Amino acid sequence: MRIATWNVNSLRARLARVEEWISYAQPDILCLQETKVAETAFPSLAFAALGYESVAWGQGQWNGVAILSRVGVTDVVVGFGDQSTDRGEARLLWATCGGVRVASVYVPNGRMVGSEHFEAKLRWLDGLRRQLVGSCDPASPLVIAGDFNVAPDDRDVWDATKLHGATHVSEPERLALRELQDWGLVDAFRLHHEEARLYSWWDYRAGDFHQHRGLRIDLVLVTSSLADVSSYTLIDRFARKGKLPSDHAPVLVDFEYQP
DNA sequence: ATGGTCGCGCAGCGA
Repeated sequence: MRIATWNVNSLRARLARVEEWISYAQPDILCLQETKVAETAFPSLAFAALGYESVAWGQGQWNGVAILSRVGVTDVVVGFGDQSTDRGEARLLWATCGGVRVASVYVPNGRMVGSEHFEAKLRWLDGLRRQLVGSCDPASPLVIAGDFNVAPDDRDVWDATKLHGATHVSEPERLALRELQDWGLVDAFRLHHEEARLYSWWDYRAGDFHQHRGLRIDLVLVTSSLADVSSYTLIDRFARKGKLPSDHAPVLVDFEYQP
């Protein structure tokens, strides 16, 4: 089973590239973020033509998450699953695909460390942790994939000195990520790559991509039953090249797991 | 040379 995640920075602007990527990467499950499209305008037919069912949550314009699957989609939960009429920003979507509980996440950016947006980011991560504690089993196959907007450690940062204490690398958000992982999640990419300077996001400006100035903030976190059968992982930098790319590259992980 | 680009949607904000 191949599970992938990609912050596409507008699905409407990126649809052709996403279709192309699916066709050659052949993920079984693909989590998308920053789709910036409402459910009513979600291009389900385009993905159905490639053999994928899809579920989406979006308000248009900003945020937006989706899960595509060619191994089934059931038990969809939108957001934190509470009963409030205002479901909040479209940043979290759950589904069960081929026996794996899957979450597509778009963690709030946080803007400036110490700002109200940053505090909201920490609360959001804690809300996700509490949802895991309350309604998920760490012994079951589960994956949380998406744009976490946190670089787990300094290997994931192009210049840790320059960015020290800044958003994406500050200790409070790294701690929030570790507390999430302490529930029973492993960073699948790190099972196969210990080395530094492997990134998933590069700022559009200043030629950052070509200068290798990036961050690894797109993560695939998995429970031990999946980690134990994880065989391969790749950040597809090829998909960040060329005309009008997303500013994120897709990340994929393979598992010796039969749906 | 201390900025630099996108996407949204039509000014300027967010990332």
